[in-house]
Amino acid sequence: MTTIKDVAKYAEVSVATVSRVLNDRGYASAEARRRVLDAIEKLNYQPNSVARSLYHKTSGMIGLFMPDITNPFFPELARAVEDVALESGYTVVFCNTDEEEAKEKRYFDALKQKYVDGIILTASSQSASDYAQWDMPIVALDRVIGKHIPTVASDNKNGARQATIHLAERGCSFIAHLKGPAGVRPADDRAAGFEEVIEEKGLRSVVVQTNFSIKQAEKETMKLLADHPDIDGIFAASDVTAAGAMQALAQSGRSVPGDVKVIGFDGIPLCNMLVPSLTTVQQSIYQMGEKAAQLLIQQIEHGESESCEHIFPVSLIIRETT
Amino acid sequence: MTTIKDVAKYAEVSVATVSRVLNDRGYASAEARRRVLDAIEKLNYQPNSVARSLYHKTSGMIGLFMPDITNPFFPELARAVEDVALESGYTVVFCNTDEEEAKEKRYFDALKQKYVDGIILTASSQSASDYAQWDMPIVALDRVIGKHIPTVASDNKNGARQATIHLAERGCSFIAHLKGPAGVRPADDRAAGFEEVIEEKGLRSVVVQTNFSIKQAEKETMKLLADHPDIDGIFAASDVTAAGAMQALAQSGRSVPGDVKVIGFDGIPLCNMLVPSLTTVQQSIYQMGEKAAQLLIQQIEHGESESCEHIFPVSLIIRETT
DNA sequence: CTGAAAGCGCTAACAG
DNA sequence: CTGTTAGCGCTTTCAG
Repeated sequence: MTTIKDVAKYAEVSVATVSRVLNDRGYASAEARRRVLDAIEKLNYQPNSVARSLYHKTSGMIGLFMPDITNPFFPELARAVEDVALESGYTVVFCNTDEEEAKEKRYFDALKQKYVDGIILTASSQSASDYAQWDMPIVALDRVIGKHIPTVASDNKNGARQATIHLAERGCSFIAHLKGPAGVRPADDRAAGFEEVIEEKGLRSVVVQTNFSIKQAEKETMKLLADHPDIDGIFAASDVTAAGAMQALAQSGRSVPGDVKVIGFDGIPLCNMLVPSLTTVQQSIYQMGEKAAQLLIQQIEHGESESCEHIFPVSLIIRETT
Repeated sequence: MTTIKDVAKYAEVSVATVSRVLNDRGYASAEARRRVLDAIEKLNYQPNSVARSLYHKTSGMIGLFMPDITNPFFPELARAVEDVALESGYTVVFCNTDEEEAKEKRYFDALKQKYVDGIILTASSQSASDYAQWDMPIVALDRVIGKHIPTVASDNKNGARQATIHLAERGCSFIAHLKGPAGVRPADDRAAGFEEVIEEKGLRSVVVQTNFSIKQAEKETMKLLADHPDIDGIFAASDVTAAGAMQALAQSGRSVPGDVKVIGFDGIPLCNMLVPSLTTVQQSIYQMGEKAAQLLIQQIEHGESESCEHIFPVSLIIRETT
């Protein structure tokens, strides 16, 4: 490995001078600059960022915490974050937390010791207060975790309202909501929006809880259909959950949208692959990821921590299941 | 931030002693050890890994290069890598390369400057020779990139053979293959397996190239069906491609598996969400990711670079499309 | 304009 | 058993 010393020697200047031209800071005669640049070229020198980190206490890395990249909602988010990070010269460290605080904490400690510059957090809201003490630039993505932390999220409640209204307009009078995991903020907001509309319109309804996994959604739906054979609409808290519901519907011999209408939430590519294609509430996934990364980098570089909430609008995409 | 110096002062010993008990290396009296441990506890000290990196020239990080996490084949692979990395105390840096050598190179340089310990590479095979010069522990995942580099991959050719034979046994006599991108090794191997069986059995066939995107697969299939209306079987190079084909089939009013039978490749969760559910050649995705990470870490820690190929068997999963 | 030197936090000889 | 010290590679005062 060639170091700054080698370059200095080759260019016949001091390391200080090399450092100066390297960072374009301070003075350096044209002559010295030329020689240094030449040496760098000749020796194929690349500055060592670990040494830089040690001095500056920054690393050019950001942590990306998500529950599970295997959940089809997250890859696009991750991709967006990575794209803007790369563009700004950051590198992203990838952390699957499985919604476990222990894992989160463990990663956080590890990253902090590496001088990671900031973290994008898609976390469970439970430990909200803790994050404030993390003392590191953070932006919350998809889930709100406290008003003191900048947040990027969708207008989940309104999306749920739109979905429920849509089902009602399509003639559904007994609507089931497959709710997401308890304690996960978006799931709660969607459920709240659902309840609101149900109440406003005086419809019959039933809510069951799922965990966003397709298998469990299928199982729960089977049970639901057994208990309430006259359900004619299902609002699923995610597209994957909706897919599970559709399988149960098919198994129980019901037609979609004939017997039961189904609407999902998220707007992942899966919607278009299903037959019939899935009506859903579309989130601006990529844009949210971008925004979160931009906010974080801005916070890192300019220390702006205006703890704002960026709520992205959501749009109803009507397809065949309704 | 509390440093080793603070701990030393608090414990009334030298930094050397602190370092010794920290790393459990060299001698330290019980008394000294106790005092240091106590100080660490009291001061909530956490060693700074950047400083350690600078000395040891290692970072406890591994790079994960994949074309695009948004392709549903990759999240599970990424997850597996991350799981074993975490378990072994490594942290993974996440790099989407879009199959672009420029991006690969750029990431590689950035990571090298950070003393990244090794790289798991799902790369295009074009630049095979270059990687050897990267001078860093590497393992290739999913794609073979040279015999000097340890590799983890599926038995693509054999899988393709099984798929094609299966189609033939189901009575198909004119089979189309939706081939993956040119120059991507697994795509080529699958095409080769396909051709072999076609030849052996003397079947009619046609091959068209796609890029693993669903939209394009749909378009290509439409064209294909127009040119060859009597196709009765489709072997798609990936499950996503198969999904695209199924959409085209539906659009053109053909029934699956009645008019045309379809088989995919990969075994991603999507298969079970489609209606009819997709017959496919199942890869051991998670296991491959695990294996790759294990090999890499072993190579990093024990310098074993037996450039072996680990080829995972593949299994035919028969579902409704055939 | 330039170089010597201190130091970022930690490790590892090397003398005690 | 323990402390002193010299780096790891880079940046930044601070005297020239």
